[in-house]
Amino acid sequence: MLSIKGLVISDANLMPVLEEMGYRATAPRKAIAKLLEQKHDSFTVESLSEELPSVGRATVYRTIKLLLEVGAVCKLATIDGSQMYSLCRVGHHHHHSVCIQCGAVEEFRAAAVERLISALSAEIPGEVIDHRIELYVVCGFCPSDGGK
Amino acid sequence: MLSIKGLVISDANLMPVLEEMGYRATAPRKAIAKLLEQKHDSFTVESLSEELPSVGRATVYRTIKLLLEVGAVCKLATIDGSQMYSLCRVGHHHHHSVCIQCGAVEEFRAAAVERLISALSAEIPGEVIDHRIELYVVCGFCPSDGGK
DNA sequence: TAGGTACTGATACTAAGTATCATTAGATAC
DNA sequence: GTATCTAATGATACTTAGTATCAGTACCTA
Repeated sequence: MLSIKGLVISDANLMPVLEEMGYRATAPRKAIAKLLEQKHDSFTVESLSEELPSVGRATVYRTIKLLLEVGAVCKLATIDGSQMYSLCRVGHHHHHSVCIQCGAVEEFRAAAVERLISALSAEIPGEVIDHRIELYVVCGFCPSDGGK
Repeated sequence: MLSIKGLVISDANLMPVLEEMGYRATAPRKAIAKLLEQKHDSFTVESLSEELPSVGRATVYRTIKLLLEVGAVCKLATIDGSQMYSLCRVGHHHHHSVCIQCGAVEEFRAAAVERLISALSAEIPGEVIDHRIELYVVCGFCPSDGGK
């Protein structure tokens, strides 16, 4: 469990979120939720599906799509531009740092980011609606590339 | 032609870039380069391929891949997380603002962005290697959504 | 203008994700 | 506890994005 500048990032509890939205608590969804809650790194839906051979591939995709809509899972871009997913432990607007070696994802919020976006809005033609920021890091548990 | 804080964004000239890298100036590459140079919005390789029926689909993909490697084209994420491409008019490190209505892409550099990244580096566990910032805007030529 | 080879286009393939549809299983009512 | 309605499932086929293969073509240089 990680805290940046006073923000505590708590463990996720996915099934109740889905149930509150009116979705049924089915066995496949519970299995997916349980697996996701243990994950601290980014993943692809395909890899998730392989880890859950008892659940149909289409159901894994459907459930991840639901969790995306509900805001419990985020889609993020890796350094090479491909797509990955990650569990959102904070409910509100945030950004990600992704370890380029192990795929570990941390979420962060920083007032400075939002101030920057406001400042850029003034310089950029048109109205800024949304933004996306990803930091690519070598996390504390991975060796920074000494062989290079 | 656009200028943000004194940085002039010039028109691209793709074929010479490829030739300097030792790639041959073939007819299909010239056709792709010519089409791209006229584009001011983001595009998919598939759409490009449709606009160039005389060029094989594989060749369009191969050429875009080359231009990506050379840095003449960037891959960027749309607001919904899907991938698009855009011509890079500035050679060096920059970010994009993408119009969510017409797909027009503007490039920008801002010292404030790089200062922010440095500041975040200090707060975030691990070593920051790279970053990605995309702004989603409604550009000056599109009506901001009054019907909403 | 001949020749080596980088490049092309057709095709088949992989990977990521969606649509369809008959069947199954949660939730609620009885 | 059982019936029932309907959301959800899984199998399958499909779409979209991108890559691999390979015989044939067309650049470039000598």
